[in-house]
Amino acid sequence: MTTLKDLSRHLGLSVTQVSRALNDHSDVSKDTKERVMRAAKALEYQPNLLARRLVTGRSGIVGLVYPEMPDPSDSWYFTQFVAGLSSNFARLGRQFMLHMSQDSDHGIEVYDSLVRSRSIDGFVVIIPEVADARVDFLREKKVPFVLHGQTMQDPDYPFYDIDNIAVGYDLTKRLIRAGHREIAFINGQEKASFVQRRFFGYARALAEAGLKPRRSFQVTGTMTAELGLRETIRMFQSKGPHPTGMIASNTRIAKGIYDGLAALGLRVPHDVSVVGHDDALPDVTPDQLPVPLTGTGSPLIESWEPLAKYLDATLNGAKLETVQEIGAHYFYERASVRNI
Amino acid sequence: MTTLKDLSRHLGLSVTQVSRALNDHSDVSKDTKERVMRAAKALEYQPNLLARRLVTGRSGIVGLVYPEMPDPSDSWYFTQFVAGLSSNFARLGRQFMLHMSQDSDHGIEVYDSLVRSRSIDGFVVIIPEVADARVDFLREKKVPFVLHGQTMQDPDYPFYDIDNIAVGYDLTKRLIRAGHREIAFINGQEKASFVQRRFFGYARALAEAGLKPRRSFQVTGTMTAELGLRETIRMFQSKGPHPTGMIASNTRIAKGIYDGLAALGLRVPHDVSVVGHDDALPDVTPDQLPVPLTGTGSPLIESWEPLAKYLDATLNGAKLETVQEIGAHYFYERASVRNI
DNA sequence: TAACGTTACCGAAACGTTTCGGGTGAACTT
DNA sequence: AAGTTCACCCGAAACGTTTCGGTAACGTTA
Repeated sequence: MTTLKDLSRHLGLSVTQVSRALNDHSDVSKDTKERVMRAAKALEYQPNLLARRLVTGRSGIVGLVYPEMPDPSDSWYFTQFVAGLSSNFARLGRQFMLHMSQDSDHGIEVYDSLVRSRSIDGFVVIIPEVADARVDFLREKKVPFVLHGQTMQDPDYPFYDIDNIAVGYDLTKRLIRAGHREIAFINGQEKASFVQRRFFGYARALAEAGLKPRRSFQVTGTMTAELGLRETIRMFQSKGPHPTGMIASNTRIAKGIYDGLAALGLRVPHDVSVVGHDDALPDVTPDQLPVPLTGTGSPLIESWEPLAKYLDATLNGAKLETVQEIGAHYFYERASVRNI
Repeated sequence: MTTLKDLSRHLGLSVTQVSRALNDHSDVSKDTKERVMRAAKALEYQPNLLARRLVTGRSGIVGLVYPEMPDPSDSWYFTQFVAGLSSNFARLGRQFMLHMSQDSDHGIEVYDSLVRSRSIDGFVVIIPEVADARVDFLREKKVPFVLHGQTMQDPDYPFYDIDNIAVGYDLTKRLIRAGHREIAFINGQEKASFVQRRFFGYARALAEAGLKPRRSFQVTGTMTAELGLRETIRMFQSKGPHPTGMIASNTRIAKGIYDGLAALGLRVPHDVSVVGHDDALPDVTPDQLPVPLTGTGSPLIESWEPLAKYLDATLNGAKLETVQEIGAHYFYERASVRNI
């Protein structure tokens, strides 16, 4: 294994100059730089990262702490996320560490330990909660990270997100425009930030139309078909007004809603209109559903690249404004909404 | 950030003794060890891994180079594998790096670069081919690794595998016992080691029964339902003898075979018997199929733990015999075989 | 001519550990 | 009483890089 010292001996230069030549510093003559480069190639020099890391104090490694063991229904999300991040980081010349949270890790402990042992330079943090302990911790300790999403406060950290308030607003507005007045929203986990943001947009659209949100029309839970099915049945079996329009926070929930309505003998969109958001995961696509689903869409897959890019840029000292982005979302008109 | 030097000053001991105390060396008094431990806890000392790594020459990091971007059908396999390995390594106190092969990585280059930059101590290698360049390279360079599977030679490296020769043998034998003489085998990628091993067991069982293997009855390809379907149709539409018993190398292929037979108007097991191997992945389970599938089974999920354990042990200098294992497989009698 | 920049280079320190090769005193052996 | 063993400790080197501060030569400016 050739080291800098070997190179310097071989070239009759000081170790200093060799190092500076390889790192393209300014006070090395063009001539020497070339000589050094050639010698490095010839002797198959590869810098010992361990040594470099010690002196620079940075490992060059970025990490993702995945909060729990994924179950089969999350498997495509997990795969996309992990594989996507990893390959983007590889392209940027960074190494990617994956740490699955253990039962023994209480919250932020893993982050603390990884940071204090100097193993990791920065993190990708996903699925932020409304008040997220990880974000608070990393901000306080001034550890670089990029967030997939936002917490509820004004973000003073790098992130990539879509405008979930607008998503909630657009979906609701579409139903209102079709004449609906009783609109239910089956959303994700209550503590998740995007869920509250979508509710916020929903409330705003209702308010603009002079409609009052009903407590029983806003439900939260894990985003599965089962949730959609169960809550749909519940809503139509309870007394009091029934929804004529329903919003699903993803296509799995939408599928559950369709199943529930079918079980109740109600047709989409004749009896009930349905809209939803599509993450463009292949397990349930909006066109596959019995009635193609109208609504917003934004491919999750488009988030890995900016996330990796922004974390890398942050570690390289980029300005905050250049590493924050609200990605686009679109509206697709299909066949699941009827004017009343 | 407290360092060893801080501790030593604080305790009136040499850095040497503090280091040795923390690493539980023999020539430190029980008393001092305790004092040191207490002080370390009090001052929240956490060793700087970068420094430790430089002097020991080892990073403590293990890696998996995933050969290609997984597509949706592999997503559960990928998830299980990556999440399983990562959490097992976390439990063992090791950090886990995931590197997705880029187009620009030609074969073993990634391994070479990761090893030479001293970033990684050892690898988990998956999906071995009959003659595997990665294995050859790592063996030659004496880089520790553990293989999920085996190459075709006698393994002189750590591995975890199931007895794929026996799997091929058991499946074939079951059909032979039921009186079948024309037995087809739809297997995986030709270059994969396990595929050849299963064919080997198949050939042996046929030979023992005095049967000749037919070339056209042995097919290889990517293990999807599509392969099973296509090849089934092909076999029954060609002239010459048709199989009465069929072997599927996994449940996805079996599903394709079922679909193909149904399309041809053939019933399982009345017209054609089918057996197959089940990796216990949740996408297609043997009980879910129209006729529950008889055959071998061995949960893939049971491999992460030994793989992580054996790589860790290898890095800690374990003897070869203690880090090689042929895991169990079982035979499940269900309903897809009929005696003739 | 003196002062000043510029260019190209170098020695030595630093990063925080581990470990090698000792050293000291007390207890035990002969 | 001298030698040997043992338990405990320490200074300094080493790992391979980056970087701080300095220097010498040379041309430019006032």
